[in-house]
Amino acid sequence: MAGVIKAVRGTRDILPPETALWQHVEQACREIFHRYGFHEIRTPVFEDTQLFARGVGEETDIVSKEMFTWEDRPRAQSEKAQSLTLRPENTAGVVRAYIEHKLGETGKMQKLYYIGPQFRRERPQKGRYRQFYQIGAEVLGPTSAGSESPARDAEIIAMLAHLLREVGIKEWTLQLNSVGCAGDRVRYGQALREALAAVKDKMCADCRRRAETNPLRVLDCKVPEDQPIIESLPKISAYLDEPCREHFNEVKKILNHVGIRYEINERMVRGLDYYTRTTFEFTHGGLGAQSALLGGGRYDGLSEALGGPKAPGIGFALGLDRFVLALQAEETVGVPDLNPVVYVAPLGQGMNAEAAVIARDLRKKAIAAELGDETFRLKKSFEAAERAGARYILFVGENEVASGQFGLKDLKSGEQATVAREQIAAKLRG
RNA sequence: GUGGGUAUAGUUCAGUGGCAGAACGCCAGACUGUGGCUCUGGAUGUCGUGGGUUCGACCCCCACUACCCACCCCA
Repeated sequence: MAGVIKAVRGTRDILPPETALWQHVEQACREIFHRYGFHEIRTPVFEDTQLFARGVGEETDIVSKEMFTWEDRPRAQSEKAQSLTLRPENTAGVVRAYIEHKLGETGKMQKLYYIGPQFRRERPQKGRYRQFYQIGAEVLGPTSAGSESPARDAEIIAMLAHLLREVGIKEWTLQLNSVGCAGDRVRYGQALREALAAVKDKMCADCRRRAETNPLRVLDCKVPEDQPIIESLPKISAYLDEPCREHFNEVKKILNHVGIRYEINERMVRGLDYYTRTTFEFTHGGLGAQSALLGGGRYDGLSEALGGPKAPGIGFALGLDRFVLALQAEETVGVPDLNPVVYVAPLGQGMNAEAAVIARDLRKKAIAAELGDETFRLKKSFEAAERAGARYILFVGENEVASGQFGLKDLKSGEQATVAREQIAAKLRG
């Protein structure tokens, strides 16, 4: 076939039966979020490019080289074209909406969650796509509403542990860190740079480069020979100011009390500029190199950076694509059964019409029924029922219609029954 | 953006410089009222795309594209 059109690079179709797993995760999230007081927000898939430049950070990899950006057509000749971007993440959009609708004026703390596609122009890989799906939640509000409290950090993390258990993912690790406030990070970056100047020549090529461009990234290096050197570098914890240190201690104290296991990872560096204080990441072993299942942290200055009021916040995003991969790796997951309960088999000439009525009645009674096409061959009916994945087969033939008694067979146990028309639904439920 | 690997039937994969293959699946029949067995027959396809070498290329060479793995980065 000439000129077949295929899904573009990094995008994919998610087909049944895998979509059942996606629904399973989405439903579990909605259910758990609701219990923790979160409500859904839906923001646009594209935004003004400036939102991400200012929110996520001009210098981040995401903004500097991974965004799908284009120029809109100018509304008038005198106007400049607006630069638009497919959202590479959703936190900036949520905070934009918070500011735009003056949600802070309610005085309440906002607890919002979202589910939707995000877009980054990266090289595709296992667990990484150009259109990928995130589920995330954000808590933000005026300081007076308590949004800055370490209790919120711990609550979010506890909710995630709860969620993972509910969904069926057991093999996870929680990494925790505090990156302090903006001032702390500048001082720490400076200290790192100075410390690296003395030792970077002994390190790998990547690290020598990072020492100049982004010293925090050196901490992420996995080269074995570099590990002793990295261990000897200054630690972020030594550069936190007193309020940040206090805040972090409180988060840890609550987590300990609630019984959530975590590892402090002072080398965990997150690539979005808006993070302050608490940052965390849940990882999973079954994901290959892209082991981060979900990640998040506090962003106390984001609202102000976007021209809004002071509105401390904390949130996370989980990668739905990776969640499903992890779920598949865990094996023990109960996938919802989407198969029809019964296959309605028209048997003999002119039975389609009769079968259609019976199938409709069953469906009205909330029974998932698959309707077959009339055939004379019993074997074909069985094969079709099997293929449809049905548990039962119901025969609709001349004899049945005449007598009002229908043959019903359990394909799993082989058990057979003759059932009056009105009793079919009840029998199938029982 | 960089490196490595892969691309043959619906699927999983063999294969050889000279007629395109297996298994499973699919379709039909034996076989029109309780199957799942068996037997018989059938179709599987621009061998990823475009060039080149050659009498001849699915095979060798080049380019491209896509996918996979890893780096980078992130969810």
